[in-house]
Amino acid sequence: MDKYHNMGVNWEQKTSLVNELTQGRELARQLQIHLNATPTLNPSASSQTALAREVLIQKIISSLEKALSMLSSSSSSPQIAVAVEELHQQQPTFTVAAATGVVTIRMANSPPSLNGSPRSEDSDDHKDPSKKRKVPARWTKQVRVTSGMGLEGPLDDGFSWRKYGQKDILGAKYPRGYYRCTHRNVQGCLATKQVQRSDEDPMILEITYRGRHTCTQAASTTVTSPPPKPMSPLPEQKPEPPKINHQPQHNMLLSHPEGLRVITEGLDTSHDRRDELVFSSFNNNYVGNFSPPLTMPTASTSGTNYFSVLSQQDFGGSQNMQISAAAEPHDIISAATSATNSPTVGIDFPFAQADHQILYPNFTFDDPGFFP
DNA sequence: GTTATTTGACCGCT
DNA sequence: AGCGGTCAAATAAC
Repeated sequence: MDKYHNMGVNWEQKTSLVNELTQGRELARQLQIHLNATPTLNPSASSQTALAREVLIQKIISSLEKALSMLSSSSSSPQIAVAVEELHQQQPTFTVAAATGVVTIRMANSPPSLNGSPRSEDSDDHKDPSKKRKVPARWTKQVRVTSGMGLEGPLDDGFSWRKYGQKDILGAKYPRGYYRCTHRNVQGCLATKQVQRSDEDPMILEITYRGRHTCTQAASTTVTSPPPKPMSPLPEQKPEPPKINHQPQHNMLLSHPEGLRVITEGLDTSHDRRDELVFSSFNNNYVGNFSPPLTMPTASTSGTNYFSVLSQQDFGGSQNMQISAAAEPHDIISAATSATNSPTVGIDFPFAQADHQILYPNFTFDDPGFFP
């Protein structure tokens, strides 16, 4: 309980939050039922359900918006603000996530040890709270990729990255790749990310982002131009032969992507507060419109590069988006999305708009992919 | 030619 | 001293 204390959220607020989230969850469930009940029936029925879905979606969004706004306003603490901000950045990612499966966002200071990754990346934990360092916000997401896809499916997160290093990490089976925004020099964008394959499940890439992009993503050819060969061929790794030869044409979706999770880590000391947002997806019908040639970290350096991740494209309409929110002790919100109509990477995630409007009025959607 | 990646060296922090 | 992170020269790709 004192954790909320630290969050700057009092009990009353928490209750309201829980209520909102719970409501959202319920609505999401209803929506889920809707979705499951109507596979692809006759047109007349579908139009009706579509309407019903729309309503549910609106309610869900509204509910989540409230919850978020409560969070943002109640939290005088910068950590929350930052965390929420990071969530915003994730938005575009959510879309991608929808394709894969699950996105988990966690704001916490706890190291992502999920993969069995032994070391904590940041020892903020036991650090002296008084001297908090101004570390750029950092969040991690785990992306599950399937080998079936394109070989190198660079994971396109909407930004163009340039690799500047690779390191073998103690205790980790695979090396960690370091990437920075390509426009660092030109625009001074300090965003960076680290990509590391999970020891246990090589299909999972743990991507840690740091700092936010200040660049105009315009440069990101990845996002804007879907042309066949912009520039991201994959640097074939030399050593390891890709286990999958049969390259599935594009970065098509993984057949059953299991999940992708984003974990945002608040930077602050102690307390194992972690709020998770889990977006689970269903089977989205991918409408294939892909676009992006991804620029992923071919996690290759390590040796294999047979990963590919889905790109962000959209699926059917914004109709099937499902969100369920659960206010658990940890505040877990699970939602599935598959929305969006925009072919381009843009921000499709419903929350995106809401959030930005609430918290970042001046945030511009100009950038196609604010984030992976 | 330019631009990106590779990789060992270097640096700062613990 | 060991480690993670970054730099930068060499190399590769375009």
